[in-house]
Amino acid sequence: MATIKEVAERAGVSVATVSRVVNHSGYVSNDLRERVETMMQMLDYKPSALARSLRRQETHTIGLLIPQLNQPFFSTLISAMEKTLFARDYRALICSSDEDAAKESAYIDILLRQRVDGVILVPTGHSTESIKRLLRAHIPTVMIDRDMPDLVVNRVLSDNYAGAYLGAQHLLALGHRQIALIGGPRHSQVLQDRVNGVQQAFRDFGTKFTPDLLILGTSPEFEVGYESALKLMQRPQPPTAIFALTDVIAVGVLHAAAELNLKLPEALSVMGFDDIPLANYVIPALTTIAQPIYGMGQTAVEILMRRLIDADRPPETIRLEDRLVIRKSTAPPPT
Amino acid sequence: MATIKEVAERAGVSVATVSRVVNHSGYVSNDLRERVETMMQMLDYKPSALARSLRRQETHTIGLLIPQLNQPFFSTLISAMEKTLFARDYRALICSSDEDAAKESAYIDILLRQRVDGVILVPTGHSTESIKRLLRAHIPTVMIDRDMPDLVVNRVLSDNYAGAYLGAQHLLALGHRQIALIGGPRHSQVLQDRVNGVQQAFRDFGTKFTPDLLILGTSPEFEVGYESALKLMQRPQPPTAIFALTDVIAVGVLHAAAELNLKLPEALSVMGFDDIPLANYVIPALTTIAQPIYGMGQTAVEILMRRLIDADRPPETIRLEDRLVIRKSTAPPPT
DNA sequence: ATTCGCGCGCAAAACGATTTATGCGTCATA
DNA sequence: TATGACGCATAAATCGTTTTGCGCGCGAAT
Repeated sequence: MATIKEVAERAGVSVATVSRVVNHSGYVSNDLRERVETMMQMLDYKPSALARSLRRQETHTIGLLIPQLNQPFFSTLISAMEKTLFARDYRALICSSDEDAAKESAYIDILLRQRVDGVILVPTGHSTESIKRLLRAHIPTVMIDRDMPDLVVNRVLSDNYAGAYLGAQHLLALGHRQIALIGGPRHSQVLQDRVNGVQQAFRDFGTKFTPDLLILGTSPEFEVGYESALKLMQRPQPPTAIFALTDVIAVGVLHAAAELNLKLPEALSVMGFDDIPLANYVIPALTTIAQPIYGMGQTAVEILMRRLIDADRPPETIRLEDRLVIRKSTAPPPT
Repeated sequence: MATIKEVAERAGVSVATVSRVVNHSGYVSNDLRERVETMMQMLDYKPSALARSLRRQETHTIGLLIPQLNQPFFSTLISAMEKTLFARDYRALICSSDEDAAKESAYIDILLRQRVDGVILVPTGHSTESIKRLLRAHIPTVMIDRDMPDLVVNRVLSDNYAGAYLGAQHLLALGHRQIALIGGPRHSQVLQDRVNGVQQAFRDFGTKFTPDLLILGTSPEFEVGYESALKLMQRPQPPTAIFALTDVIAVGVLHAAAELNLKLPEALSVMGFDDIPLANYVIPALTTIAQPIYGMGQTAVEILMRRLIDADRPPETIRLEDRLVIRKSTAPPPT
């Protein structure tokens, strides 16, 4: 690949002049500019981002550190961030921690070495240690979706507590009292907030939430939903509604219900959480708590960009609102 | 961030020695090694990948250029490639072309400037021009999923023709003759291969495939499936089976069928293509043609790695087999 | 006729690593 | 006592840019 030096030599100018042309900076006569530009074309010259980054001390690259890449919630988030970054002329280095603290830590080291300009991450939540390394190195960082309360850092969160409250309220208002909760292997704090929101709604309705209605699984989310729902519905006193704490879990629940020949939503109400694109297309269409996934990704990038421009900007926390989206999977309980 | 020079000065050695310690290359006495290592710890020294890449003329970074990031097929593919790359100590720069030739071209330029060691891409298929730029620059490249026949390049494909043949054969063997095909906005060549496979199966069964049973949509896949199925089933002679050319489309079809109160699979058989994780959890569980998605990602990386080691390696094309996975969404036609 | 300012271009010093060539003791061998 | 050989460490060149400081020539002002 041609270098700036070759271009300069063959155009009969100095490398500095070529650099000026490339960056549209400083003065350069039309005559020389043209000579340089045609020579760049001829040689297929592409400036080395490496050399430029080394010199400028900035890479225009952001690290995206995400627990899983093939989950609808995360892939939508990634898609949103990529689009926003591209529009701002930044690139994305993609890193999957696989919910594993060691891999997360390894990737943080890599990002440090790569001298990324910033990091957006959904922490595994297993440890703050590696994230602290990031902060000590003064890398602008935005945490998204999951919180780690004792860190001083930018955050973009959705209001899981309020969202779950909304969901539970909807079910309670429909008349349900036997409402089971199914949570997946995802980060415990998010889960906890949602459980808390549900419990508060129960309290506000003057009803008691019994712990035997809360099921937490460890297998992948589809399976958790499927297996838990199967067990739940075989109890002597099966619930009249299931609040799945993610949409993917809800899909598993729907599948179990179909297998048991339950007519939805009459025999069982199912509520999800997230509002992934699929939610509108399962059968029946899923009533769910919509997180503004795309907006979360966009906002995270924007906060990071602001921080990149103004290094002294104090960390901010943005908590986006969740909405109740009523579709076809919820109804009053059977009488 | 500390530099190698600072480490060298404070450890009282030359930068070359520090470099030796970092890379475990050449001779360095235990005494000095320890002095250097403790100093690296103290200063939180992380070697700059930028400087190293500039000097070594390799970045250990691969560009992943994909049409969409939030489609199950692609996100599974990305996940597979990330895992394989991480295991080999390579990083992934993620690029979404959004099925747009201009963005694809822009990203290829970026990857060239970033001096990535290689590129794995699913071409939009709108133009070969930008990909040719990649090849002219001698960047090791692997094309995946979609073919562009006139390029001399590594490929990892699945046998869409044979897969579609298998699917049609299954439906025909069940007794279906009115089999509709629904194709989405995805790349035309893949689509065409699948259509051809189906037509061949029809011929081999001595049946005629009529073009009015082929529907091609442009909206997102869920919608294409939903809307096309709705129209299809309102015809005077509705099909007894629908072969959706991707699983996501099939989900849309299932949704439409449910809305029309069709009992599946008795009233209508539905077949998908891809075997995304979701396929097993829709209702009824989707009979589909399984592409080895994970294997395709893995294979693409492996081919690239071989090419990285041996620059003269001739391009190879690997065509992985598709399998028929029979679940619950297909049955003999109503009599 | 100086001097100043300005438009334009160049040389050279960074940036932070790797790697080659070289130097300097020390020990064994002729 | 030379003479290598060897072990260890260093200085300096290099990768491909950006950017600072400097210089040159020319027209205008004093």
